[in-house]
Amino acid sequence: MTSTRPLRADAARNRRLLLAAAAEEFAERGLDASVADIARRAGVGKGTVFRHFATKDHLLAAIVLDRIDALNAVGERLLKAADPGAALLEFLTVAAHQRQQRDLSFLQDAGELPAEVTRARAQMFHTVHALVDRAREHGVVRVDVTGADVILLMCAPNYVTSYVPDASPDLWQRYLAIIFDGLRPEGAHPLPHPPPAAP
Amino acid sequence: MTSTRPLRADAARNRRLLLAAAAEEFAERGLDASVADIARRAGVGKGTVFRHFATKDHLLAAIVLDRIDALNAVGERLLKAADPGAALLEFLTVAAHQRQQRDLSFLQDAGELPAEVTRARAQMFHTVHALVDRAREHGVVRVDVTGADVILLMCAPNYVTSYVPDASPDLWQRYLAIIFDGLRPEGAHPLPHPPPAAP
DNA sequence: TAGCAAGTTGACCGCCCGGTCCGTTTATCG
DNA sequence: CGATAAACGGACCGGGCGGTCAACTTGCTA
Repeated sequence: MTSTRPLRADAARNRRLLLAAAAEEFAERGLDASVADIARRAGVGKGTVFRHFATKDHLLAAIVLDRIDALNAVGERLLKAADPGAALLEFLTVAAHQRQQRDLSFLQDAGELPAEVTRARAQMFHTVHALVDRAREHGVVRVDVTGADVILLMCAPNYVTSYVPDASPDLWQRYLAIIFDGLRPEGAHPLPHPPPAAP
Repeated sequence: MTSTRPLRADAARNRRLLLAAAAEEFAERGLDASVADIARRAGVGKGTVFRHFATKDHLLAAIVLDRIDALNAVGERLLKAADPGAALLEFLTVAAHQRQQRDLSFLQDAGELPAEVTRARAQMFHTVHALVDRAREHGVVRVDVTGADVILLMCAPNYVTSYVPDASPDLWQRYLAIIFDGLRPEGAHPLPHPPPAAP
């Protein structure tokens, strides 16, 4: 157990400022936003960043962890929703909405993330699998798609809209709808390749 | 007009080696593959890279231009194919297959690309619009999707599979199929957002 | 309010990158 | 061949990055 003595007031404030600034900076400039810029945006010195987060990756991980946890809470709730199809769609909508900006994708890179992130991510994968299974059993998702498929596709709407220079911030909804229609059983054509085992 | 005296034999060979090495390196490491690594892989000095290509971006542009031109040739042919639905699917298949590896996406970044690339890209966009229009008129693509939608979605299969660590090199086919089913009129639900004007 | 640990800071370090430059090598052609 | 311009290569440069550190400031507590 880490015996966490509470943070000093200014330190706690700076930590919050840093997380907010980093989220904005990553959103605008992608993962190679510089630590110096993040510090400037937060109004603190660069050294302060590294007092709170061992490395730039740890800072990123803290942000990502927050988001995954939030998503997990939503998923947990939706598992008990009445309409399994609507529940899955809502989950994907919340996920896309939350990651409205640049990618950050929490699936990614496996650059040896802290164990907490790995665990939260695994939990999210589990939730998605459950949501998909339930939707499939109710016949609102085609029989040949798996949770892994949905996990992979769930980042696509944000990705494709990132190429539109002055896109409406809601454009991703259009592509989520198209992809979701592709997941439905009506008019489904057989898939040419088995699903991945991984996620 | 650039009065192009023919390249010396060794220079021409090195140019080819460089393009090949750069394509592989970009494929493996993404757009931030280093010029030094590319040179090493091609078996030439770093200075030679810049003799052939003014900047790293010009090198990238040369590769991208090749691919877009190849794609345009395919598109041109498919515009005269008998089955418009199969033609569109084949075009997207060729596009995805060619970009099997990492992204490079030719839509992207607008980092002031050379005029040739911009023009070739515009021509490709035009071709896609035509393919989509023809497919829509034949009722194999839903009425509410546009060429711009397909252009955006066409990179998604490669993107999503890039997150699977040891994916089969053909996994993208699965997601192209799902997305393509989403483009079909059968079982289509109305789209929540107008299409983008841009591409 | 005094003392101290906790927190802050920005100069600094080493690294790697894209790009330059010039001494050297080499394909080409009269 | 031998002369010459084209091509080559790698040391070198400036800049920006992630990360460190020691001197300084400040919130907490007794």
